[in-house]
This record gives sequence, C-alpha cells and structure tokens, in this order.
Amino acid sequence: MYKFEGNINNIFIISSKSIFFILTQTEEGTFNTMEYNFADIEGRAKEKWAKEKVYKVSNESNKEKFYILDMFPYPSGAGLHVGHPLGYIASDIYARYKRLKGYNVLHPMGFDAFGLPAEQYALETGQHPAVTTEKNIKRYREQLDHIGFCYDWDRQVQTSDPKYYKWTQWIFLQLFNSWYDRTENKTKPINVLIDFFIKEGNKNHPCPDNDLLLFDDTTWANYTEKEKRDTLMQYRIAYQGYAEVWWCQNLGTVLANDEVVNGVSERGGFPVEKKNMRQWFLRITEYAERLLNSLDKLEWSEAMKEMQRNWIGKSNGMEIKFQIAFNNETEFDENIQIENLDNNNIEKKIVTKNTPEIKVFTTRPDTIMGVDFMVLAPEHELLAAITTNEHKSDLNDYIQYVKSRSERERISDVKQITGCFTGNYVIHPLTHKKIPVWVSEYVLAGYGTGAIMGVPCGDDRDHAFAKFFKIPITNIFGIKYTGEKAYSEKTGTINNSGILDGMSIQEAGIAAMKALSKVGQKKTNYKLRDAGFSRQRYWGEPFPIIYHDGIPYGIDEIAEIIPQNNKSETDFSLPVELPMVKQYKPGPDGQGPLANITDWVNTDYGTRETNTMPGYAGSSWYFLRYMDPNNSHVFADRKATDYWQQVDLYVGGTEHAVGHLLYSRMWTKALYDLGHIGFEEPFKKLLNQGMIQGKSFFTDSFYAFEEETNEKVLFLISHGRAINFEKPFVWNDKKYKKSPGSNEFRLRNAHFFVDAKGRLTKTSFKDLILFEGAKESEVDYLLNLVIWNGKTEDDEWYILCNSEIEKMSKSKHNVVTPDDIVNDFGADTFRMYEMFLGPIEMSKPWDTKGIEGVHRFLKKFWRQFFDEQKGWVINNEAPTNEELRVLHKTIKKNW
RNA sequence: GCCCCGAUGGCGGAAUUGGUAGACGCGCCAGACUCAAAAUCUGGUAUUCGCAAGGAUGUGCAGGUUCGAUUCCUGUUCGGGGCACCA
Repeated sequence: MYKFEGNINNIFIISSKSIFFILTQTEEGTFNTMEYNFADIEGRAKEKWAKEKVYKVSNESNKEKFYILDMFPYPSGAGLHVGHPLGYIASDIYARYKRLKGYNVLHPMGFDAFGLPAEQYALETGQHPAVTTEKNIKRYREQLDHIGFCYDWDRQVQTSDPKYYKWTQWIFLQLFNSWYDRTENKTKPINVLIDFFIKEGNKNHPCPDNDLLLFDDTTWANYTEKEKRDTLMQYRIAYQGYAEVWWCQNLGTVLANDEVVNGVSERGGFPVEKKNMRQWFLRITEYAERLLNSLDKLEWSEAMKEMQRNWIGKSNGMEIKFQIAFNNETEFDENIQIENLDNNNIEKKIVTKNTPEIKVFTTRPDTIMGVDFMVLAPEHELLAAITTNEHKSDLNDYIQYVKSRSERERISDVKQITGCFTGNYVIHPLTHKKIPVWVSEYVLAGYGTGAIMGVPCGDDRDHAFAKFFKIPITNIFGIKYTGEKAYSEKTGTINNSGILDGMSIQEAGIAAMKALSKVGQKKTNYKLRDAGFSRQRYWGEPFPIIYHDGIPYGIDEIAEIIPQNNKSETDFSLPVELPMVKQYKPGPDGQGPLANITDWVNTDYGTRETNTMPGYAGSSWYFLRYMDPNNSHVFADRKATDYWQQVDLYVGGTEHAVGHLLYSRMWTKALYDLGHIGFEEPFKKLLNQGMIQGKSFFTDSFYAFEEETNEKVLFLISHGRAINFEKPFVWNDKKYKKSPGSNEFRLRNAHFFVDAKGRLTKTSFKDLILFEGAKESEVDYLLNLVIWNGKTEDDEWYILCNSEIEKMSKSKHNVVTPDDIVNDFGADTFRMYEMFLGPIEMSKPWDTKGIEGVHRFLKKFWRQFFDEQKGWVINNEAPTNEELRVLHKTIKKNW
C-alpha cells in the first residue's frame, strides 16, 4: 500500500503532434498497487468529475470564451464503434488544453435523435422509435462516459425532445414568415413584402419562383385570400412546391434514396418509380452568392471549401430563347395540357402561341453556330405540347423508362446513350435554320432551364449523343476538332461561324452575346437547388402548419385568425408534439404515417400538415441551443449567443461536407438577417477527421454435391485455393463433385480471431462460430466443411483468409467497440492509441494488436513516478538546474 | 460519370519550408533475467548482392522541372468520401 502525497493534478505529455491528457487528476489518495492500475485511477477521476461537476460551464465568466464542438452522433442501435470517438478525443484534448490555458471552454455533446433507421426498426419490431432512441442514447452515453470526455452533460441536447424541437419548429415559422429581399441581400419578415405589394405591387421585387409574374397594387388588392397566400408562397424562404420522390407501390410508401438499391426497394425488392409530390422547400438558392462569398472568411480546408463551391456551382452564361418551328398549324394544339412525369399534382399550364419558345442556358455562347440539336429534360413543361403525334408513343415509352432511373444514373451512365426525338424543331436565332428538338435523361429539369443547346463538336456529352443518333455535326473549331472527340478546351479560334469567324473563344463569347441580345440575356446560374424539407415519415419534427380552407397557415397565424368568441379546444401553441402511435404504416397516397391519426390531423380550425421535417432540420441549429439549452422562452438567450458567438473549432467527418454544413450556414444567415443572432457564419474553423476503417476477412467458398445422396454442401477453403478442387474429390470418406465457380465468403467478426498472418486456426474457427451463435452440437459438422490449408508451427490446422479494408459498420460485421478496449487497457491507452494511429484527417484501418505498445508506454510512464522499490518517487523539492535543463530541452525537442 | 482526398518497410506511420527516406510504435528475430512462463530490460530488423568492409535499388505507375523531388508540375492506376430523402 503506497500513500500518494504528490499534488500533481494534470500530467501532460506534449509532443509536436498532439497533447495527451492523462486522467490522473486526483487529490491525495492511496494506491493499493504499485502497478499502473488504470481502472483505479480512471475510476477515481470520473467519480470526482461527476460528483463535483468539474466540467460544468457557466455563461457568466470574465475569461475569454472558446467554443469547441463535435458533430453530434445519430444514436444507432449498433452503438459507438472505435471510429466514432476519433474526432471526439481530438476535440477533448484541445478543449482541456484551452481550459488550462485559461479560457472558458464550451464543449458540449448531444444527439441527433430523429432519423430513418429508428422508424425502420419500429416498422420491423413494433417498438416505438422514442423507446429505442432513448435506449440507444443511454448506451451511447455510457460508452462516451467510459472514454472520459470533459463534456458538460447538463447542456446535452436531443433533437427529438419536444423542448428542443419546439424551437426547430419556431425557426421554421421564422423562415415561413420571411422572404429574401434581393435588393438588400437580406432575409426580411413577410409583412415587409406585403406592404410593398399593397403600395406598388411586385415590380421592384420580382418573384423568385416565376420571373413572369407581375402585378400592381390594384391587382393585389383585388386578389382573394387564397390568391394572396399563393403569391406569397412563391416568395417565402420556407415554401411549398413540387418534387419527385421514389414511390414504391407495393410498400405503399415513399422511399429514401438509401432504400432504393439497383432500381428496386431494398426491403422486398419491389419496383419503384418517381412520383411528383407537393413538398416543403427551403429557398437556399437565394443565399447562393453569400454562401459562396463568405467561404473566404472561414478557416476550413481548401478541399472542403472547394466541395461547397462545386455544390453551389456558380456559372456565368447566357439564357437564349429559341422559337419553336411548328411544322404546320395543326400540330400545335392551342389547348393542350402539359403532361409531365406525373400529371396529378402539377398545376396545369396552357401552352398558347404566345409562348412558343424554349429557353436554354449555356456557358458557351461562343459556340452558338455549332448548335446542331436541342435537348429537353424529360420533365420539361413544353415537352408534351411540342411532341408531334407521330412521336407521342415513343415519348411516352421513353418517359416511362426515365421514371425508373435515379438522377445519379441519368447523369453518370455516359456509355449508355438514350433519348427520343420529339418530331419538332426550333429556329436557330442567327441562322434561322431548323434545329431538331430531342429529349434525353442527361438533361435535368432542376438545372438551368431544363433544356440545352447541343453543340456536339464542343461538348463530350453532346458529341456522344449526336454520334449515337446520327445527327450531323457542324465543326466550328477547324482542325482542333478531329471528328472523333469533342474539343472542349477554351483556347483557340472559332471557325465556320459567320460573324464570329477568326475570333478567339473569349472574343467570340462577347460578340455572340451582343448578337444574341434580342433573344437572350446574361445569366448567372447555380447548380445549388432549393432544399427539400418534407419527409413522408413519422420520426421527425411535425410541421407547425395547419391548412385552413386548403391554405397553409403557420400555427402562430391560426391562433390570430380564430374569432375571439369561438373558443378552440385545440392547442395552437408550440411545440406541435409528435403524437404517439402504435403503427408506423404509411398513410394513403404516399402520405406519411401521421395522416392515419385523424384525431391529430383534424383540429378545430383546419387540418394539420402530415409531413415531417428531414434529418437536417434539428442539426442545422443545434450549436446555438448548447449555449442556452434549457431556455423555454427563446431558442437561446441573445446574451448567451452574443457571449459564445461562433463555434471556434468544429470537428467532424467530410461526409457532411455539403449537406449539414451548408444548411447550417444558411440557417445562421437567416437568423442573423432577422436579428436573432449577431453572427452569420456558424463554424469558424473546421477540422475533418478521417474515418477509421475496419478489416474484414474472407475465404473462398464453393458448393459441392455428395455423390450418393446428391446433398448440396458449402465448403470453405483458403483464399485462392478453390480452383484445386475442379476434379471430384473425397472428403471425410465421402465423394464430392464441385459445382462450377467459387465465391468470396465473408467471415463475420473474424477480425477478433484471425492471427497476424491471416490464418484462422481450427481452435479459433471454433471460437468464431460459437461467437456467431452456432450450437455446440453443430460445431463438428461445421468444422468438417472447412478444407484446411496446412498446419501452423504449433501443429494446428489452419485456413488462410483474405482481408479487405472497408468502412467499419454493423452490416459488414467488422465492428470493434471502444468498450472492450477501455475495459482491457483503460481510457488513456485507448485515447492515446487513437491519436497515435496517424494524422487526424486521414482514414486508417483499425488494428487492435497495435494497442499493446501504447499501453506499455503508459506503464513505463507510470514507473517514472512510481518505483517498485521506493514507491512514489516525486516530491515538492525545487528542481536543480540540471533537471530544469533536461526539462526544457525536452519541451523544446517535442514541441 | 463528376467533385474532393489519399498511396512511403511485414503493419500504422515520420520526414511540416525541395536537402542523410523509413523517427516512434506494432510485429518479427536474437539475447539478459527466470526452474519455467508472464512482465521487464538490451540489441537487430526497407529490399538486394556480399563472409565482411562495402555496393546497388527504393516513397503506386510513366514522364517533366531542379545541382538535388516522398515533397513541385503533367498524365495515369488503384483505394476512400460525397453527388441533393442514410446520418
């Protein structure tokens, strides 16, 4: 028994790369062993932290603030694996470092608790998502506590908690009640816009949804309530529009992209198709320029900024109108109704002779004389109207085909060229030649105008299209274009182009814009699309929206328009709580499960919106809630947000590069514009940790038939050796004949059992199949189906495995959890090993075997202070000059 | 397909500004201690030729810039992440 009288509180090991914190933060105490007893040390520390709330953070402090945040996890049923804590450990070390440097450090943790997997699990097992989510969070919390983080758990947020999503809904209403003033580049309350409409109509504030919409003050005054609200809807930041979703008839539900695999539903393998549905959107496109420009101010990696830039996808070009060339008058039906991919929901538009033109967007007006055809997106609104009768049935077949294709497939299958001729033509604005109009899946409705001018000699995709459909190609690049491959570089001169002849590409661009000024205009286009904000699901935030006379109102407005004398029994205040249900089956017509709960849907003053919000709703603003997590009057007190400001360091994976990070940035800007917070970028500095990958093991396997019984048996064999069994063979006194071919066989969880040389011995194989749930009685039978490769030094049979590095995930059965590591080696060893694996930003495979070295290091380190013979060897004497010299040399060397 | 990132011994990686490639750790080999084992300590360990001294080769591949390239440039291959409803 040794008495510890030292007063060391924090021991740091400082190296040039990382700072490791040793949990040894302890008061006077005794250690009952001279060995490095991590369980004892860490146990005491954690007890003390919890008891004394050591890491409680106050918003009242004279210290300088520092906000360090991890991307909060989705609490999945699989629990944390060793990959998750990598970033958490790094940020934890930095948080402790900053705290010791004298900062008031906000370092919270919470849970992104709404999501599809919980609902999916509920569908399969009948367990309510709230129950499983609670269970998972408890487990995550235990796991996190094991690792010894310095979070202030009193600030934990959970997106599925009504106290939290009350404010998610409140922010949604702010966005619903706002519009974007382009003249000032600012989000403003919708009332400001209404005032403009009353005074002058919309002449100074063109409609973002429809640039043709124009009305004056009198027209506005004469609009019905519905017309007014419909018009305002086209301006709101949170608005309703139409979008396509994957629809699965057999399951009667809408599927996420994730749930559609190889063109069929993941569950059940049923056919799926695109369906157009009324949806909520966030008008993020209005913020495109600001989102792009303020990237420059952020301390993010260039790669990450580049990804956001590409996602926003700004391109300068020109929008050009092409007249439709009707073959004869009868082919243009004055009253034809537009039929699109889905005609149920689309507002019917009438095409008349007053709108007989098609707009295209191009970044290369210099190539205008090389236009040989035009391609429309299959969703293009004029498509049905311009297609000649002769081509109608081909077109319908083609559109049917496109419905089954994902957007990804449509743009990435460059080898497979598909399309359909409409039979119609447009007139080239300069040459007045007839240009054939085609339709093809590679043109997307959501980008530009949903139509392109095909310039085969200058664009690879157009070139392939022209070659495939044998459309004659005009060469405007002279010898630069060989006839084999499009010339897409931006150097050289333009030929064969009339007035543009002999000009450089740049000069021709300017000249062409001038020549086309009557039929076109300069235009900046963004690839960024408005963000779909509806999900036909149960486990998400309900919308605080009520339909009254078919018009959507925010529940804050409903409360106002209810006549005073008409006392409503419905509670029209926030939050709109997610009702408890027993069933998670989809509602009718692709609606979410909420549509089935008629009691909830029908209120005294209209029906509720039955969609729920998407996963990113809660995560778009959670960093604000940590600042003032228990406030029931406001999402976070202005004093708190003014004190903590931006997140100084945000740590998380690159997989969120565009989704979450972009949406958060937009919400922050909107809240800033509306005066709710004092800063307009959420995350000042961003650190992307790499992924820790898992190692999966495989053997070969093949089927063979026993000669007498014709019984089909699966054999496992060392990797690459199946080929040796092409001839009939004898195994355990029975004759077998191998069926042709062999397959890779995934050995689930074999990473726990395979030796360093990739061998799985008979003993460890037995352990593996028992671990995987085999019964003792089956073991011998199963072991008999393994064709051993040879014997180890210890005279044991083994089979040779092949390994692959892949994502660590439950579905791949290669997960290593931190719990086992922490139990065996302690949190300090685990933390240090994770930091020791390599650069934080890089992906690297997990290998439990390497952990021994780090553990030995900590043991050695412990012995520096605790001698076997003398016991505790530190004291409070002043260091000698020699000792100081060594200390400072070491610091200098390592820092 | 497009965008971003990466590739160095048996393994994770180091070399941060273009200047001795392989720090540190794992694994492996040998030795010390021990009746023995564990733990601990010491030494060796890129490949290849050589008894040795020593030589040659070597940072995915092919080129280029440079007195000099793991580092900069071009092309290419492979792996990872994202591509708008997984989170």
